[in-house]
Amino acid sequence: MLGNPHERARTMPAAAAPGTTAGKAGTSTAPGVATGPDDGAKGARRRAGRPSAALLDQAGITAAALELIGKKGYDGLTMAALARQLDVAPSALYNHVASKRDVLLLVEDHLAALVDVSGFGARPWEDAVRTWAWSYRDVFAQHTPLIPVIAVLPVTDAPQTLAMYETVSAGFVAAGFPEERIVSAIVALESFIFGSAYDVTAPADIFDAGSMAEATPHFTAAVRSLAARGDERPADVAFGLGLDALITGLGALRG
Amino acid sequence: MLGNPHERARTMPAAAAPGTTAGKAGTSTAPGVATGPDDGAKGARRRAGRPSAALLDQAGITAAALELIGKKGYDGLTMAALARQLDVAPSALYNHVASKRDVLLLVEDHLAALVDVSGFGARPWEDAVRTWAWSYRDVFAQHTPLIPVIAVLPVTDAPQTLAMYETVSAGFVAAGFPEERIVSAIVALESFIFGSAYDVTAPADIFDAGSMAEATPHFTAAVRSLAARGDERPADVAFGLGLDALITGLGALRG
DNA sequence: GCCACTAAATGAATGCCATTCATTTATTAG
DNA sequence: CTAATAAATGAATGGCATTCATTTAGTGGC
Repeated sequence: MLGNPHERARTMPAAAAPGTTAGKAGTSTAPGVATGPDDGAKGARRRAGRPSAALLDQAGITAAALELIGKKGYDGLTMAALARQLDVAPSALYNHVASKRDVLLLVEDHLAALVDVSGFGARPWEDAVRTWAWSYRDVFAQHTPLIPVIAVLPVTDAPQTLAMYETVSAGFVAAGFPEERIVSAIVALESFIFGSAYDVTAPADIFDAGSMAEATPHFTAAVRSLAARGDERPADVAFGLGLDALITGLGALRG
Repeated sequence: MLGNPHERARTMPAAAAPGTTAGKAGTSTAPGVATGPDDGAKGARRRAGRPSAALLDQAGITAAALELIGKKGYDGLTMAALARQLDVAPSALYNHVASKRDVLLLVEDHLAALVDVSGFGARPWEDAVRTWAWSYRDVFAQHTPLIPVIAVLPVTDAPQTLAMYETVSAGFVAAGFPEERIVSAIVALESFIFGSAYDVTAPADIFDAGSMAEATPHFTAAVRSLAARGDERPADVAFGLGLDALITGLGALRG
């Protein structure tokens, strides 16, 4: 699927089903999701009032959002569409989430659990970082609209994300990083990862200067000579280049 | 995708700098004195039909958008608000711009001209890159909502942005970079810059694990020990760290 | 076993948004 | 002189997130 040499990043350690953390115990069967094909069911008017068994919970909402995103992209993720997917009135969603942003948050935290941190504590630091970074980028390249959300997201609100940070931090400690540099190093890597995720989604001809080409000879030549060696995806080349530089440079901070 | 009935909007006589012509309401004197009977900011009804002197152009729209963004942020940048700022009906904007995205594009390209590329051709490569990167980050940290737009923006549509790339490319050539690595190196730097721009906007307590702190000892300790040395802004520390690593690592690619 | 309270659903607004269209008026090209 | 075009208005249009009143079902306290 991917041209880069880190496809193992794709094999997830634990495809944690959404909802393992949903605060509601009680009901043994999670509503909405695991009950097989629940789609369709059109026109089946449900009368107003509380149903005997809850139709919604955060896990189901997360799963439905992911399915919708996969099918229609983030433009298709509207509260109305989400409600429709769950065969529910739009206003019902607001009994379980405060806003659409909350939905995005649930999705984000679910995705964080898919990032491969298995290298930390098992393989050399450089190796673990490389695996983590590629997998992190690959996951969020499919979900760039979440990046503005993550970037300002208090980790308190995202337990899986926080768990990822803990594992990565532990790996940095074990590798000999001084404590007060760890967060900065992770943030630097993460910034690069988020920016690179956008890069993946860019159209191939983004750097085609078109009619202005004569006015920009150096740039145009550079673009052409990159395109000339069309083996690897440009976004992957740039990511690999930058990641190597960061790993080498940041690795030098170890005590 | 843009060759369409709105093509005229893109081939407008692109006046020099924004603000030189149709600025915001009240300061604009270009259309002559015929401000008419009710000149007041509110309810100043202009009768339908083409006015003798054009009220709008892309430069004026750009300037008004920037002022609005400065005053109300990107949430306040709506086509209606923009029209109001320019004392014009919302639909009038669409004679000069095909969509709101076009407005963001105009703003982006205006900002690209503010990025400091003066080091290239004047100072050592490392030095020039550092100046460029810090200034690039600082400009877009104030305008993070543009980042998703830039990231997929064909450079053809953004002459100032293209000009920036040309200067930077020339600097890389002069520094001895092999041609086919230049775009990748720039993209890597840019990805880091965009990601870091988001980081600037993050709330200070973003990494406060709150009640989950005991469950994440390594991460919590790292966050605390960073906060302990509270001299420099965390976002700046991380950016400086990553930038140094990238400059060193990428610089090694020179022939 | 009753009753108040709360939880979870519906369905009908609300207000904001970008965008479109018919129309009017002015300028410009042939 | 006239047809085409450019640039404005003002009135839709449809979609959007969100809120609110209402209905119904479970729950905890007595």
